[in-house]
Amino acid sequence: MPTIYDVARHAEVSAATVSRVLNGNQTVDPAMTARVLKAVRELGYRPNAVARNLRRSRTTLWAVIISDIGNPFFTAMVRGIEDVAQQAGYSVVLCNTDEDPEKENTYVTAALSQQMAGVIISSSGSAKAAKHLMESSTPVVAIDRELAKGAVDTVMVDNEGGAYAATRHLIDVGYRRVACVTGPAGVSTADRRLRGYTKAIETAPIVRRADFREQGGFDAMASLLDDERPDAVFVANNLMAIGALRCLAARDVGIPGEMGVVGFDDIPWADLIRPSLTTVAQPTYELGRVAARLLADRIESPSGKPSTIILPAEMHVRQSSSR
Amino acid sequence: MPTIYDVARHAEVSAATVSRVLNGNQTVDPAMTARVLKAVRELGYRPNAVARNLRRSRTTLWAVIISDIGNPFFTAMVRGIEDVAQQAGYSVVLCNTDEDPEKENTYVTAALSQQMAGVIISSSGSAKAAKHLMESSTPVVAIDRELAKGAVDTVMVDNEGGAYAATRHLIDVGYRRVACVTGPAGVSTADRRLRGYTKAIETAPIVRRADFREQGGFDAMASLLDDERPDAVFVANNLMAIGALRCLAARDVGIPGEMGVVGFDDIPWADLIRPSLTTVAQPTYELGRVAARLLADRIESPSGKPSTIILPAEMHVRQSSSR
DNA sequence: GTGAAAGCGCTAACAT
DNA sequence: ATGTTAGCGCTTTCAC
Repeated sequence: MPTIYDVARHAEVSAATVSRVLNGNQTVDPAMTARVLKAVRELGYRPNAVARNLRRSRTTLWAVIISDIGNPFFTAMVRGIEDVAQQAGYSVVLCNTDEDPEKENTYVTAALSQQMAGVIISSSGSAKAAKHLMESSTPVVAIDRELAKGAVDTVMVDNEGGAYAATRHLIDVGYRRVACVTGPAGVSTADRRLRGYTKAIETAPIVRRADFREQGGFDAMASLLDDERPDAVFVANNLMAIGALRCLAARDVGIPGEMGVVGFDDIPWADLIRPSLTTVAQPTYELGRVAARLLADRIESPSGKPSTIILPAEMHVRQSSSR
Repeated sequence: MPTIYDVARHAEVSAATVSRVLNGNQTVDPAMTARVLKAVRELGYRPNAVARNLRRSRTTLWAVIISDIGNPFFTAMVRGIEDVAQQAGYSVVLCNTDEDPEKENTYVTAALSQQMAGVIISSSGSAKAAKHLMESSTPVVAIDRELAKGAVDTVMVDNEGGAYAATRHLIDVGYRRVACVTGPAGVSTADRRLRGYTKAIETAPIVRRADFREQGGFDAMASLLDDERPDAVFVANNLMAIGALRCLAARDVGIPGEMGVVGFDDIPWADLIRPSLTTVAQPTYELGRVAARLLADRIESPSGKPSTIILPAEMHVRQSSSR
């Protein structure tokens, strides 16, 4: 790999001049500029970003750390982040933790050691990772899930309100025993959605905790059918809702007749599934955009009180909950 | 941020010793080791990976460049890559090009300047990007889509065979006018699947080219209905198949009665959709694993002839094609 | 076993 | 407008 000195020698100028031409931040004689660019082309020179980053002690990379790349919710979010990032001159690298706190910690450490310009994280709950992030001076935005309450910029949807609306909806259309399948304790979305359900329910709550994944939803639904047989269920994320549907199909439980179902997070093709799934939809793409803007702002002005932005969720009533 | 010299001073040793302790590649006196680790803890020292990478002129990061993060096919593939990468001591950063050759080129350039240890790419067709990759000495593996025929390690499925089987299947169950919706010319999967279709078809081919995305599939299906009205269609990827289904639903065309449908690439929840979708399924996760192994091997021994691995595809016959 | 010193490739003062 | 020079933080000879 040729270095900037090879280019300088080849163009018969100093390395500083090559640097100036390539970074375009100072005026350079047109003739020299041409010589330099010619040398760059001829040698196939590509600047070493590692050296540049070391020298400048900053990068133009954002780390986006999400917990499940298989969940369409996160991928839509990432699109929103990417679009804003690109506009602001940053590139996005994605890190998938697979809901594994240890992997999360690994990626956070990597992002910090790599001197990333900023981090957007939807935490799967690693306390270590959170601590490292808080101690570092690297700008951080929590997205979807809270990191350390109020300590960093945060964007999320109105989880409690959405869950409340979903549960009320089931009760209003006539279901009597409404259960809830939520996510792991300690993950803020799981806890808030559970709270929304609890507030809405008038009878004794029927609750299962699972892992926000499809198999978890399947198992939780099976357990509900075996033990407490509700007549409707509010499932606190999209993948678990799929799992629940699959379980109900396997056991020949009629939807919405024998069991009403509402999910949280839309799923792509929710309308193609039969019966189509009623969901609490989130402005996923927008969530990403807002987080990215917060991060860009925070990088510009690192001091200042962190803000928390709550976006509204919206019920999409479809067949699975209409009695 | 404390540097290695701060730690050295605090522990009253030299920076070299701190480095040795932290990298554990040489024997250091236990007492000193303890002093160093204590200092590290007390200062909250985190090594600067940028400086380390510059000095070593290598990293432990892989760039995985895919063309559509919203496509479950790619995300499953990434899982396979990640699992192998982690085992081999590498971290994976994902770059999403959104089928945009320009973005692809940007990410390739970034990966090379960042001195990434290796690149796994499913190209959206940027010739520039391909050229940069070939000219660099960075190890590259092409996954799913060919990059530069035979010039780099490549893993893909038997696209032609899968497409042939899908088309034959439609003919065998009794459809007479079988059309094909494939992807952009120049993208290897699109071209190979089209060839498989052409080989299987006995009548005049009826073909549409779209962009491998949902809206593209919708539009292509609409165009087919308007102009040539086939009685069955082979759609060359999952998202376009979804689009086609949605178009058929919108126009009240009965599946499989009035129109048989087979897709390429499985979709999650293909079985929940009504009618369920017949697909040519790929060993997606395995595709990722194999690519990752090839990359790890190539990094160990950069010379040697590149290999091409073809994995089999498998028909999953469901309702959408049973007459 | 440990320390001194050089240098990875680049940019940004500073000097001219 | 251009060149000289120092140094970003780390690892790795090379001496001892």
